[in-house]
Amino acid sequence: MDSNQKIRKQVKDELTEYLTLHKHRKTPERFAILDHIYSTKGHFDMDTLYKSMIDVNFRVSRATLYNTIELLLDCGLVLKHQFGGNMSKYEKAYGNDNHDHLICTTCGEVREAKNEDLSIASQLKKIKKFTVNYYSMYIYGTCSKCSHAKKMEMKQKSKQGKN
Amino acid sequence: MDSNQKIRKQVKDELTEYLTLHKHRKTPERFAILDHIYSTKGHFDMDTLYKSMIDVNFRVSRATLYNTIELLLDCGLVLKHQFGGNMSKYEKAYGNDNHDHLICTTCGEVREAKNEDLSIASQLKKIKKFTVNYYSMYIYGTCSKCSHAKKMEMKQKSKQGKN
DNA sequence: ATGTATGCAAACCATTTGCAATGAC
DNA sequence: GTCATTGCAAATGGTTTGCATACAT
Repeated sequence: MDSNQKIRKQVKDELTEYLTLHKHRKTPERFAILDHIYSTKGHFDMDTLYKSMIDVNFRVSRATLYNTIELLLDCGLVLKHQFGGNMSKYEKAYGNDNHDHLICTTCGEVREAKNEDLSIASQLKKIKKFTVNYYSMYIYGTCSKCSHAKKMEMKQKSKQGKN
Repeated sequence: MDSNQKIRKQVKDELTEYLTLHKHRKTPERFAILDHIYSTKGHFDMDTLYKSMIDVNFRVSRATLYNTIELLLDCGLVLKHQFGGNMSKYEKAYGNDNHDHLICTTCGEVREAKNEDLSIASQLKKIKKFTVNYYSMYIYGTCSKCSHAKKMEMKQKSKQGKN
């Protein structure tokens, strides 16, 4: 709890600094959106974010949400993912452990998996002519639920084939 | 050249097997699209694929292209990427070295980087309750061209600030 | 002959854009 | 007071869908 408070203050300061440096305005919407993102857990999409802000009686337009997310991506406070569905998913950049994403190509569910592979960091350093901001590891496959469902389906089909 | 011929035959056979197994029809379109994909290099998007097939006088509709790509994704012959632009990119799954993707968040350019990190494979084996098909490593950052452009821009801004 | 796959055009929907009104500076 | 930012509504564009036709089986 306490550490979350600390992070929310840190990111607010970082946003302030970024806005000052880039001569952008410090609007209440920008800080409210950032804080809202950092007070919730896990992935979110625009629709979820929009509705959850309305829920706490903070009126924002979708346009502003998109504008602000763009800003937050720019200053590295938020990460964007496109796992394969129709809409983009986002997550906060700080206060998250480094993790891979397990994406089930059947049901679309995204699970996080801890990643303690330190050799990746050393690999990144070897990259030339490119300034690395962050990386994402997407692992595609089938979750246990869907694996099971597929097996059942195949059994059905092979039965029909015998008729 | 020769190895490419071999791969094209292999993937054709694999598609045939897949279609038979799943009781789908072996239409000329499906084989033509697969072969077309495997006779070109690097990433492609739907529009590029569509136009390049028209160019070689093979008439397909966009709808069929989308249907077929879905099929090829299903049987693992093609990989799909959403790097952050508006449209999805694809690449063939076989005959490509294992590589990471360096994505410039400024200009959107995607560069491939060789990846010989064998520890990743052993990491994947540790994942429970999930059947891994493939993985993609996306490394976001700024390419040297855009880094340079940004520096220039910052200089401009700080000059203006002094007026 | 049967029903799946194709092609076309219309529909969809997340995201972007244009513009008037607001408010940070 | 000025001009960036907001909010609304309309536009955009990649992708999906509905349906008549073609063709693999």
